[in-house]
Amino acid sequence: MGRDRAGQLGERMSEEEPTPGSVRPGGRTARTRAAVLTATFDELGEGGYGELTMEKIAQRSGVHLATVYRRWGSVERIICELMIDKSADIALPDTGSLRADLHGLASGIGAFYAAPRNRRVMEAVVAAAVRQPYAAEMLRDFFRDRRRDAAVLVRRAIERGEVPADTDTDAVIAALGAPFYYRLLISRGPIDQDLAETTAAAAYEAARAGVFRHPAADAGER
Amino acid sequence: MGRDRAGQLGERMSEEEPTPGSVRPGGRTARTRAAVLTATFDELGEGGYGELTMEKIAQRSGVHLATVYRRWGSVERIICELMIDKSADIALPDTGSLRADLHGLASGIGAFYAAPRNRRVMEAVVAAAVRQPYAAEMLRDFFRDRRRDAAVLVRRAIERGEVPADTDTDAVIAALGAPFYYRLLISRGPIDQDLAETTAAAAYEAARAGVFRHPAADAGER
DNA sequence: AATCTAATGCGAGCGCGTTCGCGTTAGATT
DNA sequence: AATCTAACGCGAACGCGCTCGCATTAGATT
Repeated sequence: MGRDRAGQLGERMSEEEPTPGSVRPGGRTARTRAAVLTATFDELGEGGYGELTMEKIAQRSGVHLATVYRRWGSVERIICELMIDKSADIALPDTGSLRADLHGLASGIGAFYAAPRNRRVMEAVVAAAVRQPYAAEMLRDFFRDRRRDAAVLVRRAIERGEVPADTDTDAVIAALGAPFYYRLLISRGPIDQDLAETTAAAAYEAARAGVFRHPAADAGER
Repeated sequence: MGRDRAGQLGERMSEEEPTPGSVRPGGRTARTRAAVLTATFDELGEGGYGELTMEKIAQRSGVHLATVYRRWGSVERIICELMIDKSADIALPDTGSLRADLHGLASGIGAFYAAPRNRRVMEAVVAAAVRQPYAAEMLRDFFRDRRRDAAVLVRRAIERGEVPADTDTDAVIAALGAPFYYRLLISRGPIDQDLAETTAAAAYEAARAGVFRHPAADAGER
């Protein structure tokens, strides 16, 4: 439970000693990184976050335990890095209609989380975010960026006149994503095509009805 | 990480030794229970789940560390018990219209999670569920029961003809709850009245549009 | 090819969370 | 009121996660 490391180590605060692996990112460093991430992904697929240990990761990857600790410091950091690696798989559709776009995006999310390993990774990241502030910040920023990317679907729909001009694009995307994480973390049921279709349709109908219009607030959206 | 305790302790498997506190639930036992739960709630309010320790709970409550371990075994178990205690505060409205009912319920949920302590408790339970199977089961069953209770709102709306007769009542309630947990766990922003209103309106419009109708499936809803 | 040093391998050691055995207390029963 | 025992208080000890200092390796530089 990393409490005030800087206070104990002394030189960290003055010289800002770089993390091992950041000066020479290529060659052996890249290999160990790949080995550790792969091992973590496989380990998560078998046992889940509760069973995951730094020692198991070290053993499966063939990388020494001390090295894993030096480069990442905790399982949570490894998992965060793993999520960023894996999450590039969900594509943004561009069909010409908001209904189809939302369906496509929801299908993509649904297909992603249909894989138990991806599910476990996201579960682990959320759990890590609850325990460690830096993981929470990472998770929040990551999803903020992804929603920002996906907001283009709604912006195009606004231009087409499908939804009101003052629709909160971020709110629509958040409404599209929310049910997946509810299923993933709360009701803990299967994530299937049914959920994707229902979710997409619900977000679409609500957006068309003008539910997500800005509440006449300030321009704090940037 | 409770791995096969029964195998190590021997007598646990044959005689099924009861948990301390279950034979004489009154008197001193009830006091220590209250002290531990209150201490955990206060500790969560200050530091969050990451800072929470059995020893801190023991110290703040005045109950000995060994006693806390004997009765609960882990912080996760304490937190689960705490959630069940605290969650009885959200009431189910009955106004005569689905729109107002959903607004009322959403406001209740929103007000509940506007309190940082309640937020922390739910965060902790979700994180615990990721790590320990029994917590996951507890969380899932708890929300299943709560959704079942809340489903009466939708059932009344069906009787009034506000939504299609084959509307999946559980899906409507899940859609109403999901955005709160997305905000709570993923985007990690404030849970305010805006969110409650938007969420209620979105669920209402989608339900009215027939988004949540059963997909002509079996009667597996029980 | 020789040199330099970042990154890793290695094992010892510390600290903290957790458990266990025994004595004590308090609430229930007669 | 006397007795019984569930539940609690107490401290020692175990085990595991984590860190640290030094030796070794490999990739980059000249």
